[in-house]
Amino acid sequence: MNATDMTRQKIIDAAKRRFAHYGYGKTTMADVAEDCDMSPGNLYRYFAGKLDIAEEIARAASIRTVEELSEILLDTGRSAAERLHDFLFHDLRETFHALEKDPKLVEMAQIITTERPHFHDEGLEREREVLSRIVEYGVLSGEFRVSNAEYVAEMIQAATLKFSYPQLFSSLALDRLERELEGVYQIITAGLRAGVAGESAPQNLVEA
Amino acid sequence: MNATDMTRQKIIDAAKRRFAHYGYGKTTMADVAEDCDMSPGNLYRYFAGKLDIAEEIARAASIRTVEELSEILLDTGRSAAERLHDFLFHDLRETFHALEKDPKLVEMAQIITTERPHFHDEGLEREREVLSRIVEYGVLSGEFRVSNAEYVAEMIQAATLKFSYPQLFSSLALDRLERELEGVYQIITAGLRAGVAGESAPQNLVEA
DNA sequence: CGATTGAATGATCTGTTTTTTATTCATTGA
DNA sequence: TCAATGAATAAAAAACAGATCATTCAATCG
Repeated sequence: MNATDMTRQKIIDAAKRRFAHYGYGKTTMADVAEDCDMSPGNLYRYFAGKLDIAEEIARAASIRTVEELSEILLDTGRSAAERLHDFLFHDLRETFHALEKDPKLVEMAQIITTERPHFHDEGLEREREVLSRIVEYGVLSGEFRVSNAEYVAEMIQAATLKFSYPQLFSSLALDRLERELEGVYQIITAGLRAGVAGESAPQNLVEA
Repeated sequence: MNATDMTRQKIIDAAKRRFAHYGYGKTTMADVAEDCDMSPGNLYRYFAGKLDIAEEIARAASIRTVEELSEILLDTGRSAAERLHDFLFHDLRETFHALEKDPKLVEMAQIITTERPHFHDEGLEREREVLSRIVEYGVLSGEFRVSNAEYVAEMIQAATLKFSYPQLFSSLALDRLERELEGVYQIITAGLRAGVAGESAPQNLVEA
């Protein structure tokens, strides 16, 4: 890690402490610069802007989450269905606990999601890679009958979207969310075991 | 319908035209009163307030949607799986087209959802009743192996939430949404055919 | 001479004032 | 005497002025 990288990391660390404590809006570039013993103008040699610093922090958190999710793939003692369960519940519990532990960082992540749409897509894609490998493992082990793991992973993400968005469940208790996720998980798992076709055009069954 | 009901309907009709054209915020109670040939104060003999008029309009639209969805139950020529497909796609297409045809009424409905949380829960419950009967029909016909139709209907709603919230898909094209919904529908249907347990406590599989 | 500063600039935010509007109610009319 | 009015009142929204802050860059420093 060269001097530039070290300075960038120093800025990220300072900004993260400020964002976590005061929130994104209440933190100024002057605050962050002061914490780093540099002038506000100098921050712009290392980052394009304030949003870019926040995006970097959010992306690191997203990557760490996916690294944790990836560990599910290493547990040889668990079936594909159990791994899928571990994945979905870990995702839910992590998001829920983040809301309790670092509400201001969650708020910052939501600002980035709104201002930088591609950031969110990237995060979904990272998680989908892990999900896809869980589904592939299920196909290999004979548990799931699926012809396109990547596509099915995308469908699972669409079906469990409710449990990934803090703003969609902030008014619900964790045990209620877990009950709902368990029910959705049961249907998904039963469907994967029974066999799901690959991607196909939507059937215009309505027009008769 | 007595005189009071007729006056209420007149107010609703006038307000709806205004809300559809100018939006909820840009419409004043004075505007609506004028359209009804009455004074602003008189509106309060028929409705508690402006939000209540808007809630009534949104509720009527929700009821009409559910009435349309209920017609799916009458088509004796279609299987339970086909009816479920009809239900989910009708819901998506209606929501999507409402965004195009009456964006300001959709915006009004979103204001009501925010200001009157119970309104949204009522709407979900109405749709769930239809969904539940479709699932029951599937159980009766032998297509679905489900022990608690009401519970499964709730899970299907959770799994398809993405396709009911305009703000969650307004940036996506209808054909892309239909492709995703088709995929989620295939997994759900396969799961229901294969058999889904009833409501149970979430398994703490993670803690090992 | 390249790295850094910190004031200048343009954009955004905040607090105050003004205007508008939802709601109420004393008065009037049918 | 009850239904309705429309001005009054309270609340909310909009406009405005000043303050704040993200970002830029001419000048300075190491």
